Amino acid sequence: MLTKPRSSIAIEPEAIDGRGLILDTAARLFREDGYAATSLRDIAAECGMKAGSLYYHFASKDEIIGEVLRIGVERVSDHVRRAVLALPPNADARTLLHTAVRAHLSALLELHDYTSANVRIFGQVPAPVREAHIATRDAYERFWTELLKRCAKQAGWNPRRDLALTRLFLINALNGTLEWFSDGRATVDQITHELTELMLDGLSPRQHDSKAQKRRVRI
Amino acid sequence: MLTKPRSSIAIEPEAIDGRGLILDTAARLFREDGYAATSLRDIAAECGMKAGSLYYHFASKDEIIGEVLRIGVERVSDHVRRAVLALPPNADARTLLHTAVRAHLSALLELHDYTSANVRIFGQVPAPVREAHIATRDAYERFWTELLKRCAKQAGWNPRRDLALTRLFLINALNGTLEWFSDGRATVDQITHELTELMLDGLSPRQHDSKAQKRRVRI
DNA sequence: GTCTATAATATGATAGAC
DNA sequence: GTCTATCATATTATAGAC
Repeated sequence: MLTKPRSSIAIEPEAIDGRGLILDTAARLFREDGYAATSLRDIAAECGMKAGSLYYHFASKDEIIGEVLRIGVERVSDHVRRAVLALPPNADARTLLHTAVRAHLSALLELHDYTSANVRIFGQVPAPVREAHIATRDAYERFWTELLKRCAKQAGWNPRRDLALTRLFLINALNGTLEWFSDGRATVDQITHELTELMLDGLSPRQHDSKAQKRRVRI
Repeated sequence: MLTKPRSSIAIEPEAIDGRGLILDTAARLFREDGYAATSLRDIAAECGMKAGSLYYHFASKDEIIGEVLRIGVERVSDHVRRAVLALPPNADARTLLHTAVRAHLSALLELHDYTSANVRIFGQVPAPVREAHIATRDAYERFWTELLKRCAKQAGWNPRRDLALTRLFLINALNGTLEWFSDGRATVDQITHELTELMLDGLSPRQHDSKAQKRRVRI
């Protein structure tokens, strides 16, 4: 048996046993190559196994992919919730949003193959698998709904904005980074800063914003 | 030979001949089922043909998918450019952005199976096909880069914003609508309005914006 | 827990008749 | 331009030895 294959973007902490190794490997390959292009033989080979051996641990390919999808949401959800909970209870909306955006991007782009696999292959998996997974995704999206509500209340956000559509735009912008992040266009911190500022302040010039004016002169 | 199968979301204008019928059908099936789940037998059957007959018109599945991708960008690009060109030369930034967003969403969600197929399957096709198509996508993205520059100049947009990242966030938010639009959450006009306003004004309360204050009281 | 061997099926592609 | 028939290959999944 080979040692655990290193993730190309981060080290997954567990995966000592067969089942964990298979899942780690599947997540990495699904992220890299997509769902259909990753066969059970590919996964087994990377684990130093033969394809038939996978069926001792899982009943089907769909069971493997279902687990990868579930863990992907679990990882990013835990990471973002923990980051937000670590803030002081009276944190302002800008800090809350910045922290959540930073944590989501970090899980997606730096930490977890499971999360990037989820985003990458969600639209490719067989409909029954996708439908069974939707409830898990919904739970994480509800966290964002509550976060945006908290921010809107704390900072008195423009009540004309539709927070449900805003959440969809934001999550699509966040997950979309997976498609172009590797081009080296920006760091996670730069993306976090730019997206947070854009969401909060928009593109229009800020009226009577003397602070922004002063900052600009200094650069 | 069957008559042209109706698109489920719109009528594609051409497709009288065999080649056009095959492409129309392929675009629709790719959009509905994804790349790997759509076999040449499926496409042929929907055209009232047998799989072998496709090879009179195309050399391979990759050639079909390459054409579908190309036409998808061509359609949305033509539609958006035409809409923007129809505006008066001195149109303000809000009108420019609103018009381009509206046209892109309309092509993606209402008009063209080719465009929605492109967005849906781009991440699924074999790497050589994807790489050969990138230049076509880049050309359309350059249009958006120029549009945002024009807007920034016209309206004096906040110079602290990074327009390259802004374009990526915006296009990801636009294309991401494909995943949830059918849930009936909002109309194309509502999505257009909300995304445009969010991009321009952001979530924060507008300082000294008496107009917004007055509107709010009225609701 | 992993192996070998294989069943059952589906796919992209080709050859040649009509 | 479309058909039938078929090749070569790949896939998920199972059965039984070790």
